[in-house]
Amino acid sequence: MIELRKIYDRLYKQYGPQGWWPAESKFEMMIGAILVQNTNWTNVEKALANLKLHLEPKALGKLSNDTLAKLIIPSGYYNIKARRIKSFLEWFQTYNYDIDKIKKIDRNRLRQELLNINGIGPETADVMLLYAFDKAIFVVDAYARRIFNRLGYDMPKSYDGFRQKVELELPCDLKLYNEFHALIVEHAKVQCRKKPLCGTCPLLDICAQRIESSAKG
DNA sequence: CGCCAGGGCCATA
DNA sequence: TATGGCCATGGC
Repeated sequence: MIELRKIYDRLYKQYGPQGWWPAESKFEMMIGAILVQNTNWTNVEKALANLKLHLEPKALGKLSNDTLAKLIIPSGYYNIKARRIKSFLEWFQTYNYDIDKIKKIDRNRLRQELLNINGIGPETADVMLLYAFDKAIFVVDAYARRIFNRLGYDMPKSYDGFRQKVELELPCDLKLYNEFHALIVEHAKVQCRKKPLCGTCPLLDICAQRIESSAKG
């Protein structure tokens, strides 16, 4: 049993509504999701700025892999990511770049389609499902793993195991999952990386409570 | 100078 | 199924 609701409420009270994903369009969101793989967001912003004039499916598709790669250099792994973007575009094109049409697909089936695209793994698929296709899903990123493990929960190591354990205890609410992931990322930005919990951590009382209850039991 | 950031693929055992 | 190497930039 994870006190997910409490964790969410603490983060929400501390940081307020995040209104994610930071992008001006769903398409930009999805490109950003690929660019941010294992990369600092500020680097992604530089790459997106370079893509400014090409930030629509057809325009991006016209660029050669090499040209695209050069534009996204600041995001790192630029050769790989250029290929991944092209792979994604190829899939997107089969739906005529129609987001609303894709939204009609069942969540798990759409997830599997995204996972079949080379370069899109579980986390990238899930942020796209959540922030572009309005599917309620919990995104398991490095920050989520760190937070839950630091609070002392015994979480599954596998991506889907972790995700399903969380989803089992939360209502299927799009807005909730949308804010939750954003809040976890926001929290990670300000919290101390090396210490488990700092003095001003909004999750401090939850941690203390868990220590107390485990001492009793 | 080294470490890390909102991963994922592939080869290997 | 589970590690390990690889991809690469910019900030600190």
